[in-house]
Amino acid sequence: MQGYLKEELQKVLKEKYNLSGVEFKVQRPKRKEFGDLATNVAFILSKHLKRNPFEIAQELARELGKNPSFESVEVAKPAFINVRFSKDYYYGVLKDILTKGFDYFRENLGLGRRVQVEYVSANPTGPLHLGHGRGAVVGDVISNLLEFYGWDVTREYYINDAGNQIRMLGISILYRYLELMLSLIYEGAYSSQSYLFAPPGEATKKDKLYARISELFREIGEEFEQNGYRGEYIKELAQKVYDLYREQILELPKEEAITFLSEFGLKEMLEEIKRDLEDFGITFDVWFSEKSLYQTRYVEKTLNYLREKGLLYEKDGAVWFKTTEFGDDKDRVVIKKDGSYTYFASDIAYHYNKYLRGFHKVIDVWGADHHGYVPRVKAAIKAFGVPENWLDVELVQLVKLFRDGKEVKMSKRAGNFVTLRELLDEVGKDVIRFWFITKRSDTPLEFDIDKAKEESSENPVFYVQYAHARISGIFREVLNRKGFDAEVEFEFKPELLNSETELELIKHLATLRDELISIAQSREIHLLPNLAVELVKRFHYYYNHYRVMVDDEELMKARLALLKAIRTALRLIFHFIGISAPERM
RNA sequence: GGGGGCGUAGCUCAGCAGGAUAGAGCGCGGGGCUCCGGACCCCGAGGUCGCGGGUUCAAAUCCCGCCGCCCCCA
Repeated sequence: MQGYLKEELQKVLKEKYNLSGVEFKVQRPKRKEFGDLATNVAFILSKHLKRNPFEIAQELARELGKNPSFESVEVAKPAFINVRFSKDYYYGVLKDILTKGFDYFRENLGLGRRVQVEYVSANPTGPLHLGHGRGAVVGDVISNLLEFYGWDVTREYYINDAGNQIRMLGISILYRYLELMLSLIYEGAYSSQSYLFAPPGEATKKDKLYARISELFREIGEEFEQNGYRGEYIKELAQKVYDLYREQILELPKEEAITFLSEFGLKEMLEEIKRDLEDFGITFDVWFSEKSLYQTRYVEKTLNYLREKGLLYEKDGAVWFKTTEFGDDKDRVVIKKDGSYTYFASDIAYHYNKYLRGFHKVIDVWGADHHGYVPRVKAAIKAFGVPENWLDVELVQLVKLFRDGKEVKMSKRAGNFVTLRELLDEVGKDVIRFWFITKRSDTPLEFDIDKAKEESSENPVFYVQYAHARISGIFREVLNRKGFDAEVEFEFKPELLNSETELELIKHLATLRDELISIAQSREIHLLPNLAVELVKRFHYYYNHYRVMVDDEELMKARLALLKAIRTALRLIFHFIGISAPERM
């Protein structure tokens, strides 16, 4: 309805003042005496026209008042124009929702254009933690919205499988594997005849194993101590390696063993990450490997392209990219002194690749600790001649976890972080998804596990889901008692809903359409939970004050229609947030 | 040192492309179906919008400075 009013106003501005493209605001007033929608357009015009805003408001109101969709158009105090829509307009809204369902709320903002949303992209060297989980929800919810509003969305996960950290994963697994082997030997494994017997003058098989373990410990021990991954999951991986390959790993040369275990660990971790995300309601269209950028020589090609444009130079034995020419505060290294590429190099190549894949827009959801990285990547994009706003970066701040009123400190290196999986098992998908987007994503989130769990009945997630279950329950009851099936399409007389409360509810649904569109445009997804709570509050109020199952069958049908419309809106919001819409609780 | 963010009710947070009497949930105090799901509803208390300036018809909202906390870079 905001869109409708804006269009009507623009028409009037064009006809009466020959103005177009004037930016003004149409919003729902805080107090309902001020009508359904209010606009500040007269204030804005007073600057353009250099006239008293109040007079302008009166002129505009007179024009708008001619339109039958408006019941009244009034001018208030300084120069607000307050508009009230007619009942028929609202009854039309209700009918629309019943016949069109989700489509009533739809608007083709994307025009079928392709957009890529890249999110999570966590290093596959460990399980997902809460910060990843938050990024996952943010990316997923944004994708849901864009998809609904007419964009062709590709959800993508960028796998950092090329750097040194993958080798470190292999070393870490090897280290734990060696520990495991050692303890097995101490516990008496490898004590059978074949291991203890040896021809005179030769070491036993067991001794050889022991010697090899010691040797490898010496070779990788220091590296592990310095940079190894310490989490329990590494030990689990080592156990898995042992279960599959027994002592065979020891027979490989050191580097081969590390490579083998790196790849093994990578594959296992990716599978685990994929599982966790699926249980979190998240799937990706593309899992994009960083390594593949090297294998297809994409990094090389990208750098050549930049070199031809004269944007690379050598200094101190390294190769630099003149990002300062595109707004960065200093140039950046793309090839280090030792000849290896920097992460930045592959990131440029990756974004160049995204561009060549033909996305109209790209949204990267990153951890906020990468925010210093944004100007660099944006600079690279400009160097490719891509418009700057082609790439949007959504920064997602940390999640602080509280248990028993105390913060649970997390460190990935020390391995004492809480994984997404643990939280998922403890409080469930819906609760996490809902809470993770209740706060603007660029500010840190405090997640109180006790509140999320113990007070589940006082939890807003359950509050909104309860409303959905309640409506469904009523429908079941109506079918039982009255033999009327509200789940199928039915005729009703909207004009029977003429109480203040009922009209307000329909208005609210019409407003909701505007607000959802605005959220999709601004990507302010943290407002979605609010919207759900607000709608549900009105529903519960209505339910407590009006009976649905009344003897007057026509009235009952009209009220059922209203509940059904509310349920449709709820389902849509739940769909965006990615939580379930339970039929019963 | 440079950059970014945050500071609104006891707690967690909305509101901030300026707009009318600053909102929600939780918590707290009081109340509400013999009847469609009480995981609900109603009423109430609770705020110098961190502090100080500026911009203007109008500032929680924009600008400047300061204080406090967090993050990134060097």
